[in-house]
Amino acid sequence: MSSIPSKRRIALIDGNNFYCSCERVFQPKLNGRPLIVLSNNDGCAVSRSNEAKALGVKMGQPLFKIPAEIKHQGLIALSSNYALYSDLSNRMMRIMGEVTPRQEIYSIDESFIDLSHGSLARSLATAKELRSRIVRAIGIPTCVGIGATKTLAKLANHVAKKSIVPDLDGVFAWESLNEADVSAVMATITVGEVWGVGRRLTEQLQSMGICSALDLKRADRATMTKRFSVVLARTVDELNGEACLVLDDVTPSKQQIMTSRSFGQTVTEQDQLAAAITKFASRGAEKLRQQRSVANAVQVFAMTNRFAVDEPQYTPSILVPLSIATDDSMRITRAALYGLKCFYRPGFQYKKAGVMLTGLESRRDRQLDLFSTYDESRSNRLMAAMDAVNSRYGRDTLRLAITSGTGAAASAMRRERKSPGYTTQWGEIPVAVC
DNA sequence: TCTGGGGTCCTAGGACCC
DNA sequence: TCTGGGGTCCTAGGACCC
Repeated sequence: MSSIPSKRRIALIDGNNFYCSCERVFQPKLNGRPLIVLSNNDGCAVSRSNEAKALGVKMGQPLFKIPAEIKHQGLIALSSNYALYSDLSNRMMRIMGEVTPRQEIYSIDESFIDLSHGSLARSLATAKELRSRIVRAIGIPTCVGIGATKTLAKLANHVAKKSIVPDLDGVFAWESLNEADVSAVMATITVGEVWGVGRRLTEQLQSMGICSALDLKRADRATMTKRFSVVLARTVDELNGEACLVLDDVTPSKQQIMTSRSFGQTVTEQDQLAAAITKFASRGAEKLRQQRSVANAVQVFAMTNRFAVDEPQYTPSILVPLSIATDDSMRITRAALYGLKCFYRPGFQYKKAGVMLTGLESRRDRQLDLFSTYDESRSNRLMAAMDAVNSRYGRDTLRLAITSGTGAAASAMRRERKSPGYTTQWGEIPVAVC
């Protein structure tokens, strides 16, 4: 086992005002201007430039609710372009990953990376070098926060971003302060800025007199568990430098896949909903295949406009189990449309609908499970055939043979035995899963 | 008039089983 | 009046994140 450094040093790097910065890469004339990027249907502001924040535009604020005075001060609002953002994200992540083998891509614009190795000075230098490389190569400004745990790294990133400590140059590490200064800085940060503390928790914590990050760090763990949950207790631990959240450097596959949209205009007819749901279901199946999973159930939902409080509300949802786990668009779409048929009621103004694929499992697990349904002698023959393939071609071929089904694998093996020199193209065997 | 689209984890409560 | 004790699985709902 390699030696574990006594002090973990985890860095969180993220792009500043990411979507806005992406737009500026391609339209430099937007630099210095108050800019926002809008959600789907141009509904809400989902990213704001510093200038837009200074004008008072709030995160998630609906465009139509932004006061005219602000709009008249040159505010520029752009529709979102996710293809562009994810492309720039990929490039940024690649550069981040070059610094260390241990990288967890946490969201479209942020990564945790491990900088435990070496001195603090060296880690700081690495972080600064990374920032300038990203800005040179891609044009996206970033900030880096460094701490002993993920929660501390997040909080350090906040310090860097808001320049709470002077002369940071976009990089801040808790380690560079003594204990008294750490406390002093944490005392100035409101508790709601701590990762995992949202609006609700902030209210409740404040009513208990826990108002700053420092207060939460010093809070009693047992009380937090009892009054709230183990999640908040873990946050307390993390603030105290005790790691509860590991750095996940392999991206785990999704446990559920959602595809949904708000409609620009409300719809009433079943046909219109069916058209949308068909699209969501096949898009979901596509995402499913991308991560090589199969779904055991399809959840379909629709909802009326929750903001139109005077209109009748209806938010039906139904879970349709699939008889066998699948990634097949047709099966999934059929299940989704069946769900719609069950809950559809005329006379409502539907504003949004969606399809969620749940009960996901990896395709390979499922196919291994299928063996339990085979009879023994058949199963033995298959295993013998595959052992032979395995010893000859290695594990990858075994995987291919499994996905090819019993008959195909066995007969291919027979052909090989009969005519030496004949090599099966395993990857080309048609998939014959029941 | 106009109000995003994804995800995660935890908890509580009911059904069911032995 | 009072009615076991555990376990699992499922669902709904809440809170959080970006």
